[in-house]
Amino acid sequence: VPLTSRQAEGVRSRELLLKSAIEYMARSGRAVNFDQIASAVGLTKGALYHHFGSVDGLVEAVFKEAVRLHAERVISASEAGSGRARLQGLIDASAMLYGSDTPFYRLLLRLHVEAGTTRPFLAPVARRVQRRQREYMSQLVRDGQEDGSIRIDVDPEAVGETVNAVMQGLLVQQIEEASDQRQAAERFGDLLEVVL
Amino acid sequence: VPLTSRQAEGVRSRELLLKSAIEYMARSGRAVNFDQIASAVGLTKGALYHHFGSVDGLVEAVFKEAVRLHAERVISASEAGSGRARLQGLIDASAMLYGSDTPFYRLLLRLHVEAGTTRPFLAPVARRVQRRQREYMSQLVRDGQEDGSIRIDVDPEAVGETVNAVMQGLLVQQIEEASDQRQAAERFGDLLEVVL
Amino acid sequence: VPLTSRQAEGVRSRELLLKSAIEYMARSGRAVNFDQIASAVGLTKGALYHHFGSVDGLVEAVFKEAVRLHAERVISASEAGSGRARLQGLIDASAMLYGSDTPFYRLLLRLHVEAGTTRPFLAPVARRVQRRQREYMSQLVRDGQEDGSIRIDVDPEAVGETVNAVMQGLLVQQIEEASDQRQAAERFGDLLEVVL
Amino acid sequence: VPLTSRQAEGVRSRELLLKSAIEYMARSGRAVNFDQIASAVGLTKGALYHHFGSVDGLVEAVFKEAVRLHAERVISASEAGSGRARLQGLIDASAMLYGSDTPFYRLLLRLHVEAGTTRPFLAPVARRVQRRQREYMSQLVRDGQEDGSIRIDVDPEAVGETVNAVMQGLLVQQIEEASDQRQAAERFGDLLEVVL
DNA sequence: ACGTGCGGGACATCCCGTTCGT
DNA sequence: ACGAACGGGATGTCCCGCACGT
Repeated sequence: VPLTSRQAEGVRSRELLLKSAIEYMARSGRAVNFDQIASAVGLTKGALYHHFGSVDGLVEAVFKEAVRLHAERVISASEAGSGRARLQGLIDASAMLYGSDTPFYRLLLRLHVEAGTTRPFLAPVARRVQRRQREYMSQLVRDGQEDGSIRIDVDPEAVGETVNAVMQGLLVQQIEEASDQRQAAERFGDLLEVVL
Repeated sequence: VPLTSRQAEGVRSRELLLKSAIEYMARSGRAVNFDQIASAVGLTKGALYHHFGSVDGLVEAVFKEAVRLHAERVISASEAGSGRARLQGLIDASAMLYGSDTPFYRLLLRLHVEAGTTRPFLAPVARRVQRRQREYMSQLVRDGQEDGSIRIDVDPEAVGETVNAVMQGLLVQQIEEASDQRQAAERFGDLLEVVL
Repeated sequence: VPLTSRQAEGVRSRELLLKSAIEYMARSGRAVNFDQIASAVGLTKGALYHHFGSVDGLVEAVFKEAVRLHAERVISASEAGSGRARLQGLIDASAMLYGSDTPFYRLLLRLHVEAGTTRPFLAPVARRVQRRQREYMSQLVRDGQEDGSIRIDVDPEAVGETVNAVMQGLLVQQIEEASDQRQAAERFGDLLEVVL
Repeated sequence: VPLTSRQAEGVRSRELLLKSAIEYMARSGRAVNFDQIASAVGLTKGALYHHFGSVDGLVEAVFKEAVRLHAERVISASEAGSGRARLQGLIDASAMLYGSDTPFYRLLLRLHVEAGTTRPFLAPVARRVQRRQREYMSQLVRDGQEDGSIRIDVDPEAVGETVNAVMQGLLVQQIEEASDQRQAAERFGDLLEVVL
């Protein structure tokens, strides 16, 4: 369906606002400030309310977009090779991402945590995401078992859950230096070798 | 050091306020409300301001106290037996604690996360705590290696870090049912058996 | 520039608020009270915050407006006649104004003093104002020298500075009765006659 | 009358507190902060309330002490020589003092102004001080007329008032550089030469 | 003579959401 | 689709003064 120029403007504005909101929240650590988020892209609060309805609406959109961005990155890092290689690739990629784009990942972690405390309306989204992540990892293990790169007798669910938990746990420890984080990820990779 | 009766009152009040603050923050998920925290123990915000100076001062005191409480519980759960038994005991106890006293542990997690975002003044405390936790777990592994309950060829640091990360990661995932959380911990325990 | 009806309202509100703030500060001697200032003209502190941003913003606007009002009055009192007559007119007018609209002039003085103590952000404005006043008076002397009403051998800067200083000094002594102030101004006028 | 050691301590404490209060008020420009003033000399609020009863009591004591200090300095600067020399000495000394110990003099000015606005209870003191200053200057003129150093036909009251006003006016103007302030005082001195 | 705990009023500030324009 | 004015609740902070001890 073709859009009128008016509508196209609207879509563009929405994108700008969403991006601005992610940057603001990642940088400031603060809650949300409609005025600042909007003025950063030359718009005003009115536009934010028009597109997202409320603070909660904006935060939810931010959450979904952030999750989407992260999934995109991680999946592309675990596309090639055997199941085992893909699992290792995912772990390495995660450690790198956490270190490189830290404010973004702090935001992602924050939103997950807030889903269980301050912003209950995010809970369903958060739960779905966590489940999907665990399942994705378990699937990698199963793929590895099928192509013979991973031992048959390990429990895919157990490994999937553990890998996911470790990834999240490393994020929590984001206070440390990026190099320490990477080292921890490597140690965990070595440990996993023994099991797989 | 002997205290005047006046000073003793003060110490008592401080304890009450701190406890009240922990309960409030754990329950509400909100930041802090001086009026409510104080009136819950029959005092006023004047007293809070007197003892903690500011919101930041109170939050830091809360953080330290929460960390202390958690450490107390966890250590008492890993006192008896071989190094291996103590490590397993710690994992079991953590899973139980996370499931049983959830609001408290959500608070603890929240403060760790906020140390990297909203409340930078908590960062030094958080770093110290994380390091101590990892070292404690590594020490358990080393103890196990000495008493023969854990294989010599595993890396104590790697295991310590992983166990710590998994524990925190489970918390982030906010797996809804406590039973599921316990199951995840068990699966991880089984996995660890292979390594140790 | 054409204004929307909405914007016109805003300009009107800003003026009302500024006027209300001047009256409040002049009368009360107190700092500022957003609630009272706003409600006096049927608005709320939200509007004040919208138009002036903060207390400092409001105070600065008040200062500038007060200075403008005073300049307007004084200049109109020294428009006609020879340079000498205009200088005398200015002195007489000042003494009268200080006595008649006392609360307003106490406010003006207060703001000048606070510019050097409590409110450093007013300092640049205050300095500019003082310089302009001194220059204006010096110019009157020079005008008088050109039209022959004032002796050539007096230093315009010296006279300008002195007249300005005396005017301010009289204001500081605002504790005295208005009649005493007027008498002091007259005495100074007589003294000046000798010099000019 | 001999003092017990207990009483002597009290006197000493009072002096320390008063000095601390002057320094605090001069430096901070803020109103008064009992806690900080007291702790700066190793005492607490209790001592301040004991010695001065209230904020107003302390401020009044500060005002009187500041006035006393200033008078001491100024009088010692106008002790020697003819009446005319003493008057000139006083003007020079004032200009120097205003430039050298500015925070102190800003405080003195502030208190004079507040006597007419925020702190009416200072008004009687302020009025007495102003009168005494004018009379002191007029007396210098009369002394000069008696010893022949000043012309008979000038009005002592007019000159006294003017000199006093100019001194205070210079302070209000907060001319930034001390050198400029001194220059202004010199110009005024030259102007006065013509009259005297 | 002085320390100390604490109550409590006052107030700026923040910021969300609505309304009315255009 | 968006801009601008504005209302209004919530809350941290400041800081004075009292009451009680020693």
